[in-house]
Amino acid sequence: MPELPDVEAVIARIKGVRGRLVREVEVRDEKLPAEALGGVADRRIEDMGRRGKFIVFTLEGPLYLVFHLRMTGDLVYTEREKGACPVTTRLVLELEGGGALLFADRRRLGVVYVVKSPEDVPGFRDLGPEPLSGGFTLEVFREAVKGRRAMIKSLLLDQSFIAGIGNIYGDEVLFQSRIRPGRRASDLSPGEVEALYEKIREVLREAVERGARVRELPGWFVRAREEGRCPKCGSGLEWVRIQGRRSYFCPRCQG
DNA sequence: TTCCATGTTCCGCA
DNA sequence: TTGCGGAACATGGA
Repeated sequence: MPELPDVEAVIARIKGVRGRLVREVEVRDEKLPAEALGGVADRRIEDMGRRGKFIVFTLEGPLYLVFHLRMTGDLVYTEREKGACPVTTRLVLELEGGGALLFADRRRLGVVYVVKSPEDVPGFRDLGPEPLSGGFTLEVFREAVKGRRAMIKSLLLDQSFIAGIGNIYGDEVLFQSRIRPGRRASDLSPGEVEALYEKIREVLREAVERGARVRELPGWFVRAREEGRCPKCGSGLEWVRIQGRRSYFCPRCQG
């Protein structure tokens, strides 16, 4: 689920809960903060939004309900009776007037916070710029890259460097920019930095517009990755391990 | 059985 | 300060 476009898609799917009153909270996983979550009951959901990969619900108070879906988390709005929700459901917010918001998460790595300010959520304050915001300009990006000797893929995965990119979209933007994941940020030419900036915006914007269903699109690297061949030249893809995860690239198209 | 996975944090070491 | 590797978290699939 969980990179910027996926999180946007989740929010779009559950937009019907905006303005609804939470009638009852059912915590089904002892890992979750049951007591704090109890405080969500009888509050109206005033707004919901995204910051990085976090989903932030603004409740009356104000009180904030913040989710991070990690690897396998998902939020689902359902009209069904609560007995019918998926077995991986960890949390149920029953809404007044029927229906419920479910937090399902097969691997149970996702996290939930109930806080007086989103800044109280670990890592939230340190988030880097939103790549699709107006404030994220080429100049801002150039400045951020300047003097960084880490591998560029490492930086793209670093949420304090830029918010919302993960392993899949990191590989996607590097492929589209024709830059290998293991290149040192400080070794990129001004032209490469600009190309990368443009592709970050373009790829994420397009993925958001398409509801994050990028795997359905021919020519996208994320899909080629599964097939093992470059969508442009047909070369066999290679990978290197960066930050403990595989970074795939085309040895011919990415220099 | 072993490895791997769209994520993050924390720790130790250079 | 920066960068990196490894472990931990938890579960299922290949």
